[in-house]
Amino acid sequence: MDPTVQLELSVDRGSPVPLYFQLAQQLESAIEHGTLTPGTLLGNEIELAARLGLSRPTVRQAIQSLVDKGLLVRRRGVGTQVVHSKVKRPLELSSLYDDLESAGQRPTTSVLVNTMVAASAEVAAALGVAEGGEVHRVERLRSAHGEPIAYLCNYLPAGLLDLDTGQLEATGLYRLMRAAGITLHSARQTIGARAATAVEAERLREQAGDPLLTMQRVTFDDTGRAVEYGTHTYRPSRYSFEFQLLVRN
Amino acid sequence: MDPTVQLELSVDRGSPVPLYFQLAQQLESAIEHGTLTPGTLLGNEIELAARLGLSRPTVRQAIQSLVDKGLLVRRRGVGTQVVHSKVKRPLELSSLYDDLESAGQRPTTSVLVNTMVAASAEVAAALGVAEGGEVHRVERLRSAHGEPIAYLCNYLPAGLLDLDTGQLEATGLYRLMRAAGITLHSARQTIGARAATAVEAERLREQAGDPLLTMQRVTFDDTGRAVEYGTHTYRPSRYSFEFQLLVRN
DNA sequence: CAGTGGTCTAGACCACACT
DNA sequence: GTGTGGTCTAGACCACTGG
Repeated sequence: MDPTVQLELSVDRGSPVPLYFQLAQQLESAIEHGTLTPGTLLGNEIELAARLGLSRPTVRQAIQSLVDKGLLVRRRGVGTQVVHSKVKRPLELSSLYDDLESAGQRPTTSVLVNTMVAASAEVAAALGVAEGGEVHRVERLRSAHGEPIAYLCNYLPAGLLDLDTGQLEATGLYRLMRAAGITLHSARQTIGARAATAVEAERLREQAGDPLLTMQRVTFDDTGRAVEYGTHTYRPSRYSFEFQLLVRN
Repeated sequence: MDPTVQLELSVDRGSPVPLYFQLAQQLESAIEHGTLTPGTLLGNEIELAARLGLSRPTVRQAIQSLVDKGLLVRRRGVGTQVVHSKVKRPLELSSLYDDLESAGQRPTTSVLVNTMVAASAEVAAALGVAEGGEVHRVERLRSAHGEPIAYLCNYLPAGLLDLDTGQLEATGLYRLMRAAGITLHSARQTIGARAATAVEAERLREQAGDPLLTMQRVTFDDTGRAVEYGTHTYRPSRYSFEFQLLVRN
């Protein structure tokens, strides 16, 4: 029957948090905690607005934000209901460091190289800087439980950020960039595979010719500047890319 | 200086296409065609609304949809401007068939297996059906220019769809599902790598032990049912996953 | 300070799904 | 037909940015 459910909802008009956001948070946590079970109908927007003392557009804005997150589905003539399947990670710009940490793996990082170099043609093209101009070059080996997981080589435009080796070993590159006031906007990624060279194999304690998972990425900030270019190699036995994505209908 | 630009815009109130959508389309194509160059300020929403004879919320809805697509950036107190970097594919639920076709590769598909089988524990768990219950099993080899690119093995719940071998060879699985009225909603994907077994190597004209790119995926429709489970292997020399993604800020 | 986007209201009419 | 979400209007006040 998919019954519609009465839910305790309230908003605080004195709070600086937007009303639609307060409502969205309450609905989201109700879904998270199982108070709103999958398939439940949310009840019509008009009545919900009246119950909360809000206008309909405000209620719609709250609901829409959860639809965008994939937690709710709207059907005209039917109603709004909670999605059955559990959506966990709608695919963020994944940070290996954060991935490992949230998996309880306590990652460790050793910085192998942290210098300025002249940009090669490949790096210059990716970052949109002049070929031969100076860029940061950082090479890191990331491990967990004493086993190497990935070899990360990154290039950053000069003058964007202080790259302190100690900080690089204590956290991820993305956190440093955000902390420096850089607003990440989008990234272009390529994921592939290839056989390990002898040098790569030694770094990751594999054999030459063994399969490696590879990823190249260029990250842009909200002004459109390229702020990072990275070429990474992963041990496929220790890491794979896992994510949930939503279909644009 | 980032000048704001006068643009020819108009809406047709007789059209069944929503006004905000008409406006969004015109702005998007202006960005696409370079009429609106990166960094251009769009001009304030009030004036834009007045010029088009629309209300401000309608104009905002149009602009917001392009912000969500990553084409525009809004800054309070500043304005709305066109993003510098080119956002091409905001990462859809990628269909290998469509990917290859849009790359001008004219993919061909040969269906190797198309039968009903009893669900293994793995398949049953992925699709949420009873272990041992009947499910479709489809195995396909996809090629371009006479070279194999990927080996695709998919499982689908019984009774969801007619799986005609001829149609499977003429188009992609996702198109068939959409055509059958299934609304795709989300998918959970895992991308990894491993060495090819002898059997896999022969299918893809590689050598045993060569690296393969692998992908497993479970796709859900908007009611939360799992509608497809696939395990795919790709020749890394012929295919890699490439996509652009947006940061949720 | 002036200008921008961010939020919010209280209505209205329409298109579609179900019975 | 009835009820739902989809779209739209014409205002309003606030918060933040910049000069």
